[in-house]
Amino acid sequence: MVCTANDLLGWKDFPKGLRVLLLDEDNSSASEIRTKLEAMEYIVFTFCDENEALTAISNKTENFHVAIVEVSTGNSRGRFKFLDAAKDLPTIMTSNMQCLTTMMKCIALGAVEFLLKPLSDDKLRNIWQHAVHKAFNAGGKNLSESLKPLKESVVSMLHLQLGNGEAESSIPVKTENETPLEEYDQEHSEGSDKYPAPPTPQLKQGVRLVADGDCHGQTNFTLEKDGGDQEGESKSVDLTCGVLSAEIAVQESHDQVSGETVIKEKDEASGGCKSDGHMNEHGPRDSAGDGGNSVKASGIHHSNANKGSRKKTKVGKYELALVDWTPELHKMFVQAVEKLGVDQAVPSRILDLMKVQGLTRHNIASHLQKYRMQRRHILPKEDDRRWPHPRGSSQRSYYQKPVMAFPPYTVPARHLYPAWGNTGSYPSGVQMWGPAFYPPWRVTESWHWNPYPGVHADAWGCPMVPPPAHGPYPSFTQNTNGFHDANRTQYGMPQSSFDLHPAEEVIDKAVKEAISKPWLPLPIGLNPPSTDSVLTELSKQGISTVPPPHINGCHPH
DNA sequence: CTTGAAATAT
DNA sequence: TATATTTCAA
Repeated sequence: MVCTANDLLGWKDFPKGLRVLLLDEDNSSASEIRTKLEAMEYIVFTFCDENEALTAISNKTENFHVAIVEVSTGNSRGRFKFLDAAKDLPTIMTSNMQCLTTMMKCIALGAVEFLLKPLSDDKLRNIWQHAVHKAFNAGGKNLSESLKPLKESVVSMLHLQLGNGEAESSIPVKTENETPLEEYDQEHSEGSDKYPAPPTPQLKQGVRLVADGDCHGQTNFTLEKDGGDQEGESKSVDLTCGVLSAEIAVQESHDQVSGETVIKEKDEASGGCKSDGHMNEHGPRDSAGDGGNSVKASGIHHSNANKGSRKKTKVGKYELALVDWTPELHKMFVQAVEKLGVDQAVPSRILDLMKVQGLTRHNIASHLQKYRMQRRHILPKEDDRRWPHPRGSSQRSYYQKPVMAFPPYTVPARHLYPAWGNTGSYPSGVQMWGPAFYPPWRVTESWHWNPYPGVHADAWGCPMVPPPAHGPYPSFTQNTNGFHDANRTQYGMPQSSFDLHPAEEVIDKAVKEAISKPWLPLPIGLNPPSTDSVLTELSKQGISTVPPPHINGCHPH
């Protein structure tokens, strides 16, 4: 969401009056939930019987904003029916049991969330989000009557929040999937939507664009290509998560003093929208003296993540180019390499292909170096033996050995390109070096390089709430077990050094690979939920026909 | 001038 | 430690 904590402050009692349909056969549970919800000023309508609930919604759907429906082994069939009938109503499923199949069915049938019992205050407090989400997501069309006013009120609230007119045009009530709202905080927004940061020196104010947590795969980077490396000019490029915020600071440089050290760092203050007004302000509006300007584009970090450890390059006397190889950047990089063919992939060409301004050939060379090193580390030793690198001599040809020219898009390449291991700084488990060759149709969605330690992602690459021991999707770990069989066949235990490793590690690798290669067929009908294909697939199979495998403790129904 | 790799810095 | 930048030899 775009809404920052600040935005939400004004909403404090927002959910007040939201009407919640509660369907729970367990009386004590129902009353407990009801009590909690009412304490939060939701209006709760409790039903023990799903037919009553169905009647209620069919009579007047618009009376409810959100539903909480308990599901158990015994009543799942009916609950599915309810879900199906209540498509217009954001429905949260809740249960005592952790059954992946059931969860999936619920979600596939349109449930907005699956919460494990007990429903804590924390879980309940924000259920309004689903109502709002639905309100915006449904766009104009299927928006139920009850949600329209909700939507309007939210819009107006945000409006007020933004206040000072200018930005109002940027409160697009988008019907698109992603962030419904975006806040542009820039003075001249004539720059198209696509290019947030026209690097005119005139900009005295930063351009900030707040994006929500998930990185939609935009790749519009617009960074000024500096006119050349002039001394005294400092530049940093920091492309992060979604592209999105750019900050241009104009610093005055009186004269090109030799040792000038221009260091710019992101303000340490984390908290979302805080603006680091200070020093950049003084700069005169005029563009005249743009002696040293720095362009910085950075995504908004998740509030917890930045502790002001912004990378600052210390400065020599030359440009300082800070490149943060974000997922998007890296993706572009890989795509470029892929396009060129590995043997043709030299920094200059990659640079051309990437068309990311602000990147230098050096940056790419460096990244390429790392990329190759990783690959090489991974490549089966055979290859090394067959194409030993001539040490002193032609270093250039080393990487052009046939394996690099591997035919694109062939699955067998799989084992050759495992994940670029997670490193300490990126614990999320999804960072990887993409294979140089993989089906491009999946590229965009399967790329997850999560530079933010605080943000976790699950095996499917969906952002996931960090650790709560019993989060909404508790079964994922079990789930990964499902990969093993499939991997054992496909994984094929290459000629690598894995042989000697204990099975555990092998399995670990396999799991990682399965996780990091979502485009490959997964065994149990699991596909990234992020794609519709999953849902359709599920609905094709799981719903009307038969639920997939059995996960322990799971009742088929 | 470009590249790859090593050295170095953060 | 890992990654990004800088230096350097070819």
